[in-house]
Amino acid sequence: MQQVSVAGSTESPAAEPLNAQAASDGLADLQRRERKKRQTRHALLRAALALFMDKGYDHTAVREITDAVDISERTFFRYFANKEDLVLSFARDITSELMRELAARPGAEPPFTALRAAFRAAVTTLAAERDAEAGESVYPSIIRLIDSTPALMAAHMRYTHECDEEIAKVLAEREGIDPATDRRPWCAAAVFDSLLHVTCREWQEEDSGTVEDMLVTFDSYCEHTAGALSGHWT
Amino acid sequence: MQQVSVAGSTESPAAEPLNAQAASDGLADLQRRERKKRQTRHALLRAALALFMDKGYDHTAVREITDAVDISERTFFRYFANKEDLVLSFARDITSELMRELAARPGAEPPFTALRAAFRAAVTTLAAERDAEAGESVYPSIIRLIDSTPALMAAHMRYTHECDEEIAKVLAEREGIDPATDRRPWCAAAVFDSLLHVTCREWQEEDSGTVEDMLVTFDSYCEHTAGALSGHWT
DNA sequence: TTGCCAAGTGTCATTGACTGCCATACTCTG
DNA sequence: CAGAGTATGGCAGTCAATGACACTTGGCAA
Repeated sequence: MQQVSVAGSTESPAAEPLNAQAASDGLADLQRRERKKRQTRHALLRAALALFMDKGYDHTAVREITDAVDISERTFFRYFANKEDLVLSFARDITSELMRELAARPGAEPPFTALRAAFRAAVTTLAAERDAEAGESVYPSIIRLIDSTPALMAAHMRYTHECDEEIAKVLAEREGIDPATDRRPWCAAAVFDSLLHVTCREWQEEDSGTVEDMLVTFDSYCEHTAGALSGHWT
Repeated sequence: MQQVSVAGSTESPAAEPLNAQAASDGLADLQRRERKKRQTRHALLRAALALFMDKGYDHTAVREITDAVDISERTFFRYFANKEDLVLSFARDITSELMRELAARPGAEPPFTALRAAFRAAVTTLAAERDAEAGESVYPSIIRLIDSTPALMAAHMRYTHECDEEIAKVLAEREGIDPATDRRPWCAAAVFDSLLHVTCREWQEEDSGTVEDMLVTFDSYCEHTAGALSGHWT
């Protein structure tokens, strides 16, 4: 994810692992300017999320978010390319975690298996990550928010589709083939995120599901796919 | 596609096949009001497409489209829910053709095979359909337009995802299973349109491809999918 | 400490996509 | 032709997004 988006993606812990004392909040070792930027960004994310959950994405004006954080509307768009981008930043976090996990999977694992395992690991990691104030991971509610908001759904699907390129590249590399001529890595990536989307749809519809439920559902979709593509079903 | 969108989908020829003399333009048997609406709608589609192809979707204002047709901007939004919706109306045409063809596939055909065949038939039919003025089918350029415009790409992906529901329903019915409990029809539908999207991406990138090329590419993706999901590739 | 440069922010004006409201014009039906 | 119903236009207003420019602040070096 060598994203160079306007706002930059949420800095991963791995990005600057050198400084000692990168403890609890992880801000102590930064320059004031950088610290303030992180604070502002974080405040925006937090305020936006609260408002979105409360009144819905569509019925929340950017103005309301910036008022809550007391910055100008103009500044919002210096942190996020647009309103959707704020929400998608969480999806980017998931993706980068996914790619990290994928890189860590043993080479002996078949590609699609590795992808599934990496996904499970990434989701588990992020869902376990306690949020400072909320005390709970925000990711489950983010997923619900996206899947229940048409505009975000569209943006998210396009985003995952863009990610296919990198996933295909990594899978191809794992298997020692050329993604420019071999279509299999693209198939795997495409199927992966289409199954992801049906999973989310189903998971989000019954609002009682835990993250583990989602993973189970996802696995079920994966297991059923081969059978769904060949022959009759009865 | 029981769409009841603001503008209604482009009426299919089959929609009112009763009146005699539904000849050449197919408008003679309609009331004046209905005729005018069709004309306006058609003019909007035509003008919009021309502008989009010329200056790009993003750099074409709704105002320019309505000026070209000499109607008010307000009226545009009575024909189309929004700017994207105009382009998506073509996607809806493709979908309804797809569903028609799917319904016509013999029951002996396995579900995914039927879906692939229906897709081939639908695309072939629509691509062959000569356009009054252009003399050429507009669909290939529409697909390129969508795939090269992020906003349309997102909207289109969401749209096809919505269509999965109906596809899954039809496939389930074919096989005599319940789509509410069986995930296979959803797998098939989801994989179908994810492969469709990778196909379009590849096809659109080399701008020389014919529609037949696209179908061949799509078939190739379908053939490679089973292998891409299990085991190693080398 | 001082002072400079760059980065971050605010203000303002503007564009473009939509939406609601109401007045007007047209079409259809009896 | 009259009245009901429908299509359209005009207008005001909201909201997202962007460019231009001025101002403030943090980092750094003399």
